[in-house]
Amino acid sequence: MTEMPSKYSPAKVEEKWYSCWMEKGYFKSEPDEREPYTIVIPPPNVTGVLHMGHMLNNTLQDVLVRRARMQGYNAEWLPGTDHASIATEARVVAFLQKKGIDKAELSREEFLEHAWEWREKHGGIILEQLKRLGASCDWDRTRFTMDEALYESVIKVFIDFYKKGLIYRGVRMVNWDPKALTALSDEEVIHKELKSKLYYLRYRIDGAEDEWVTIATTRPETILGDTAVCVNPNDKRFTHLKGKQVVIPLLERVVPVIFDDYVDMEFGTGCLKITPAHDLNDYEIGIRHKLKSIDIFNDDGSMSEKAELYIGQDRFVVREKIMKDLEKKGHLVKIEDYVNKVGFSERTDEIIEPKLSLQWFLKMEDMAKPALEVVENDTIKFHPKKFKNTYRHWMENVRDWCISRQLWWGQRIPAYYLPEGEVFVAGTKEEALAQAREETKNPDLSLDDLMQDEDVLDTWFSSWLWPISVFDGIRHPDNKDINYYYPTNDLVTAPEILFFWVARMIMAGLEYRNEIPFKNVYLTGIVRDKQGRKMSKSLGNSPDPIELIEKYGADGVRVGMLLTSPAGNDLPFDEVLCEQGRNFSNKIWNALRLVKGWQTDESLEQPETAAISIEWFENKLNETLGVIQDHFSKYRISDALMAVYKLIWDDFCSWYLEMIKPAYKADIDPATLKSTIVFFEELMKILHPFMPFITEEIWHHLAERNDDECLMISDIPLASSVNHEILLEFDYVREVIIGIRKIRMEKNIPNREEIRLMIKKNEGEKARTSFDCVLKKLCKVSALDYTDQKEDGAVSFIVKSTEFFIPLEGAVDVEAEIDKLEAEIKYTMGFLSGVDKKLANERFVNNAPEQVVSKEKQKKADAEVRIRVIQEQLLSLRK
RNA sequence: GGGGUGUUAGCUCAGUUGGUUUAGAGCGCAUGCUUGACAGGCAUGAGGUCACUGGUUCGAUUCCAGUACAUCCCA
Repeated sequence: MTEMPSKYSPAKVEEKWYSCWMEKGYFKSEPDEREPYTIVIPPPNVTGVLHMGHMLNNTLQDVLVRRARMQGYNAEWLPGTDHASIATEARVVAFLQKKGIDKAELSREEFLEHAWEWREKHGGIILEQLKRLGASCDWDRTRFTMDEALYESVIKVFIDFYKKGLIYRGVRMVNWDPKALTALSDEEVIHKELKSKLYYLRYRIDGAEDEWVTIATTRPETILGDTAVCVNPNDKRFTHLKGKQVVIPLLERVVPVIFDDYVDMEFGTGCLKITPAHDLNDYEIGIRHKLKSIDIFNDDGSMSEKAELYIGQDRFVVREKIMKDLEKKGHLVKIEDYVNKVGFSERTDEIIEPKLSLQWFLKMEDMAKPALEVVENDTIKFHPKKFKNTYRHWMENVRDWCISRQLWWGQRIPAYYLPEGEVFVAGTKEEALAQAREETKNPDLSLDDLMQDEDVLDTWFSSWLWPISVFDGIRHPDNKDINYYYPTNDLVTAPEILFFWVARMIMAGLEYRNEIPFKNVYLTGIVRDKQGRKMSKSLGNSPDPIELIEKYGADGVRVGMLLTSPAGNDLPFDEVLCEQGRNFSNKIWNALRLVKGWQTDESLEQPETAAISIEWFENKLNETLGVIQDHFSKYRISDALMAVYKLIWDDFCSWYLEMIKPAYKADIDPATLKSTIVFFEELMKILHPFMPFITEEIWHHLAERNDDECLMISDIPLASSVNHEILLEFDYVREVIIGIRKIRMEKNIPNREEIRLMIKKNEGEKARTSFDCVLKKLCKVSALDYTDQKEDGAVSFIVKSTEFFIPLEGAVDVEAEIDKLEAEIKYTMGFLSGVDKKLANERFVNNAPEQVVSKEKQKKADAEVRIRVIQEQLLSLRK
């Protein structure tokens, strides 16, 4: 055997096994007679590079899928990316700009050519990075939301909903990005707190010389679009305004005073200006009161002709100017400092302008109901389940979904217009033409008369079909793959996109498969830095995952991510977590070095200590397997990992290996070595889903393997029955061993020096001796004797009600012994008085269940015995 | 402003339908170790009025209400 270094180095091992697994096709899946286990990856942006959120998310998915594979399921983890229309288009535009190309000068087709070129070159980075993490994805099935099959699925679904009357075109308030010149979805808008001003302005009441109402606004430039002034109907200050009209300053436009509950009487002056075209709430009030809306902005954020004043000037320049003009004309009452939240574009960081615009919408209400129902009745389970509340709240207040985007990169809306604006929705221009000819009864129409909508669909309109479209289940609803893999089992994603993605996938699944898309949704935490900030590229507070992998090994990083990330909790990332993972790898590696270093002697009989140790560990292993299974069933992945971690580090390395370890340079008996290797193999199987690389490596070191054998495709051990007696007995012995170690430390007894141990059982306690040999071995006890009298010249300690004596060469420090015992007795008496209080309470004894009362009685009895034992010892020490 | 979630050891979190433990883990911390696998280690130990105030109950970290603080979503 070649020399094994004392430090484990992961780099080569990880590369070796990943390519081995790939070569052997272990990640692949085809439908067969086995039960499937399916995960579809939450598709990352093609523009993306791996960040810590992906690391966490994909580690979890890999744990689940590897475990399922080892449990005998036909495991499919389908990877892919989405086309991220806004992000990608922005990226491509910037890329072209660097090359001196202006998007405005390109045709749509030319631009898309560049976009595809860009995506071919840069689009696969993130998937390649996932391989470094060990992700066992079925790479042959990699999908992209702009692939032909997925593109066509989106178009098909659009046409279908249009025919069902659920898609419509309408004027709505949207988040407008004046720089990118597109509407944004709500999730692409970031609200930031801004120090701004609250301007108090007075409007003259129409028909009166010197009667005014004062309004408060943060956006004085929008008064040019005002079409009413509104007060609360319960506000006594304004009852005299009923039926009155006011005059808008500068424009001298006369608008009505309206009454609406929406107005907060406490805020500002209690009197609100209404600009239906540029504020969502005003818009809704406008609808209720049938107000006109005047769109005073151009698409680029400058004033339009409808504003009448400052035409062509930017909105923020106008804010300054209009204030000067208002002040000059005596309309300014006062200015206050004010902090408010303002929406910014996630991509361009431009301030969002709420804007009325013609967009395509999908009606949500009817789809939301069944999608809520399946979560409410746990057909789909959320982990942790607290997110059910959040989900319910959203589904009960769902609004129609704006699905059009003013971009080129994406699925182009299949709507075709005649010059007069009549619209025909169809898969091809030819079909649209046929429709147009028929409906207009004009056979002379030609393809040239039709113009396709310029806009594309929201990226989520692709991703919501993802669990279906990746198996081509929209175009071919009865194909082999979709029938086999759908519904998928688990979805691992972030709570941030619970609504925008998860909810919509549920709707799409119910709509197109009449079936849920997944059974469990595991919601991860958000990875934050130590200061609690979300990790992001712009803050530069995220470590490079690939560098982390190089530093700590993929296994180490995986453990680091998993250990402190219970579902749904934020995870403040700290590199020491990865260090802990790396240290764990090293621990396992060194356990291997120990076991591999043993020589067997065929003639050796198995010692008693080894036999009982093996029996104990077998039960401990089984007990832990049950615990792990339970954790997994509740999606408590970090708890499951911690259970394996402790089983390996504490129980196997710190206890078992020490218990069976032969003396220095001595050989081991073959039976014990064999059992130990079997245990080691079992442990590697249990750990494999969490740490795939090192476990595969060690498993191959533990025995000669055939070429077609690999740990990752072996069967994971199942829990079998447990002998709890032996576990309890060992727990007791462990306490004794710890007691002896403590005394060795206190009394400075070197570890090499042998000691004698006397055991005095009290109050009829039976001696249990099966682990005495272990006790002797681990504590270097030369002689272990049972006695029924106290030992003089010995230090002692008590476990339960048994006394242990260790005779000392020198004098025993009686004072110190007494102090120790007094502390002990004080604690026990405190404990006893608590129990006594309970038992003295008649109502407790009468009302509490029998079991609870008898347990308390047992506690009382134990404590009393213990106190008696300590008192006797004190007495004998004091005499 | 409306709604959700949370507040347990220095840090990150468990605590399984109120009583098995005057609350557990990992990390960190302290002390002692050339203990022939491992200092990326071993051993031992110290840390907590379970945010606060009331209520229900024989009994509350656990259930209810209010307060404070944190955090997220929506406006």
